[in-house]
Amino acid sequence: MAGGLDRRSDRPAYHQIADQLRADIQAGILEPGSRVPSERALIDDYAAARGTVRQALAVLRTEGLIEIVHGKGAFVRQQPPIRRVAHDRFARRHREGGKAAFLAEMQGEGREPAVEVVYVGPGEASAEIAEQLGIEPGQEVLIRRRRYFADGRPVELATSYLPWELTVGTAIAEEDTGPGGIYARLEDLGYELAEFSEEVSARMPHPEEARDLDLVVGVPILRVVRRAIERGGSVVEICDTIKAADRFVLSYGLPAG
Amino acid sequence: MAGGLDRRSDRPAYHQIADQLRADIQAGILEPGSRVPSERALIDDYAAARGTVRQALAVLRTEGLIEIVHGKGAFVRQQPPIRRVAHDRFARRHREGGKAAFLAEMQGEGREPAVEVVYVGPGEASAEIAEQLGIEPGQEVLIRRRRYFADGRPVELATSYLPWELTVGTAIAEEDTGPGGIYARLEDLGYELAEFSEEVSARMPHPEEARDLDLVVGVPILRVVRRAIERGGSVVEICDTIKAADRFVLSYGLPAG
DNA sequence: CAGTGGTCTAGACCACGAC
DNA sequence: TCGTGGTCTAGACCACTGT
Repeated sequence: MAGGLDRRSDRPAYHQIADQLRADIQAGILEPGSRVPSERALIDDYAAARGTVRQALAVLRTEGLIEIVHGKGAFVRQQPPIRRVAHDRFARRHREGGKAAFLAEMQGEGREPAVEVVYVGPGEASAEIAEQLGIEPGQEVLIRRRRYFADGRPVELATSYLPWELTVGTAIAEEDTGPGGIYARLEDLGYELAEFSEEVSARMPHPEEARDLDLVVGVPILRVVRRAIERGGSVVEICDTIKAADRFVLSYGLPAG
Repeated sequence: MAGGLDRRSDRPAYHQIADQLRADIQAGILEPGSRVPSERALIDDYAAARGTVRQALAVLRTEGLIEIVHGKGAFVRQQPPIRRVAHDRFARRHREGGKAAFLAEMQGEGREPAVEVVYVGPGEASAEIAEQLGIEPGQEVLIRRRRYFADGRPVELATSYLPWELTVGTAIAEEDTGPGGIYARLEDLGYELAEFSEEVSARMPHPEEARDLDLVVGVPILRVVRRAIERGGSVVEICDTIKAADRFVLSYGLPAG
């Protein structure tokens, strides 16, 4: 691959190797999905030690440009199909169709959605959760943890928190919450949902998150914390979600007036 | 540090070392800002080769837990103060105060904002930009690139694209766009802004982005692409921003009705 | 089996920061 | 100057993937 190191340069050898491979990727010489030269090939091309070429590959991996698979090789990362998340995804008309937001959205894109309910039951409210729900810290809340899949691959982890007394004896505390999901059930109970607010941030995943979402190294996560606010102004649910950042774009509208 | 490796374990030595350090960080034994034991100390503690302990530290660095500084050591990452970005940040009343969104928001938090104008001038519309602005690909657009600072540290890179004929001869094509920024100027020109839409995603930074934002390894970026839509429904500006993910939380409101 | 990457060692020399 | 991390080498053995 026209390899060549300038050993007198200040730029470390591993950076020079990474630079040349990165240029090949960005120029399309190495196409998405294609194999990057093997470590041994790079060792020969650049007359470098194995540790040096591995360091170069590690750079490209943490940049998210390549994915390395044991026993097979390193490959230029495909940009996986992205799910665009619309800003009206919690509008009532979607619920009235009887579908929870995630299912409706995935099916609208022709994907096969699935939900794994990890835990439904009581838990203790952390200080942060309690404050937002307007209850005392340590008080009991209903916790719903689930993992969402699209076409068989995990894409999102979600944990919801609701005041305990609000959910006791209702379908919200069941595994299957029925058509329209918990927001439909909350409205059945007379809590008219007025508004949702979301806080979006990004960071690198914790090891467990990387495992649960089947993330390759170099993919950050989007964290979205949503609060559901009923007409009286009180928060009836908080949903903390972790999304694989290489699989989502979130859309929002903002007021101008 | 109570170090101990199980050499018979399937878990690689470097993971075991990383696990123990991570646990110490999460338990607060290693406090934010404090120094992680030096490589040589870890070599002695664990009776491991230097490459092995360096691999362990690299794991924690890509997880965003530690920051390594040449000549000084490795340190537990402080969670830097986060700027919360409100969802009404483009409301007209802020502009009428004569301040551009970024300046108003930073000053509201008691921070010292600064803007570096990197480039203002003509450019060619990419296919994607052209389509959104409703013009032909390759047509001329006004490009405004700038870098935003808070308290002297870079926090955000932004590039705006506007139709060329809309801006020619106006303050929008100048370095200093005057009070209220380009949105105020657009309204002066008779384009009443009706709505903004934003698309949010996250990824690892490109090397130049990491340099321009002074990012430590292991910090992703938030990409926000905003479209400014005037009352007639046409898009008058696209603003592509890259924000350091460890310095921002974005807030949005969503309709429920 | 051969070829790939994963882990680990032991050592060398260099560059940066603090004293 | 000394202690820190940064780079690089040469080699070993292991684990996974495909033929």
